[in-house]
Amino acid sequence: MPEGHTLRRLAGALTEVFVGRRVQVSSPQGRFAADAEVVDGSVLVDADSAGKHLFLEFEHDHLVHVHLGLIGRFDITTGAVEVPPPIGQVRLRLAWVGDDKASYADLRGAILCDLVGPSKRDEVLARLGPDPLRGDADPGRAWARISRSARPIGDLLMDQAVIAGVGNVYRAEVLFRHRIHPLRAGRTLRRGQFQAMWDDLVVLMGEGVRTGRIETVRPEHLPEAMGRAPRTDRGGGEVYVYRRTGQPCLVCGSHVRADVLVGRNLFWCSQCQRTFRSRAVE
DNA sequence: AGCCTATGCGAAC
DNA sequence: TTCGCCTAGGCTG
Repeated sequence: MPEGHTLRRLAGALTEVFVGRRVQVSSPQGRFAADAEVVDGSVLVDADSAGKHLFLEFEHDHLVHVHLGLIGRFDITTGAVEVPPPIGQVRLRLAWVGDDKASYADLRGAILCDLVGPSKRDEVLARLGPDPLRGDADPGRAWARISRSARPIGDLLMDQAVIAGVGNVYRAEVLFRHRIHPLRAGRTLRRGQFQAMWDDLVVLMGEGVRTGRIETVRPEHLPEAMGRAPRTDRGGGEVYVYRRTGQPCLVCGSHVRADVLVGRNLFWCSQCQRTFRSRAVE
């Protein structure tokens, strides 16, 4: 679940439910108990995301810095009759009880849940690259890094200091959609290729925020258009290459390939994504 | 019921 | 470089 769109969506939902309200903050699991006590009963001023980071800002400059990591979840329930006993290891619980309904949000399995001050948020924001989900993002900062780097573009896209919020699914899919080989050095890309990928990420991730799913397949390649069975696994949307190792490419039919790059699974179509030397060719 | 894997990254070794 | 997080979905049996 957690790429940038998940955190952005979460920030929006938490804003809707809790911002402007005096919130009960607890840590049923206990690991955040001392810090939860500091902000318990204070007003949530803002909930916002940057890349894959989430900041809950309470009054008096108390911020809760959350990062879901790989297995973290932050589940929000609204319109409950009452706030139920926690299930599993709930590191952080936000709760608000109105006259006739209760809302609560449970954080589990997060890699990070810290009580911090504004300077910590500044520090995190400073080390993140531009986030395609933020209207004020400057893609030129990402291009400055990519255009000078010998590292593979597949590695650079996952580097949060280059572009914030892109994870393994969006990486694989945006490279496929632009027919760029993941191992191609960043500095061999043309500016237009980068800009097209960036613009695409803005759209794809924006859709991810709205739908809560990663859908990257163009209409002409959807199951209905091609007469294949829709995917029911993965719990996600239709994708071209992510976790489709060995299956036929939706465009050319050759087998989707997989390898490990910088410790992460990498998926691509070696037929569609062959553009290793376009700079030499142009 | 049990096993495996994962859209990530900070900390420990 | 490896481990922890300790979740949840999918698959195996």
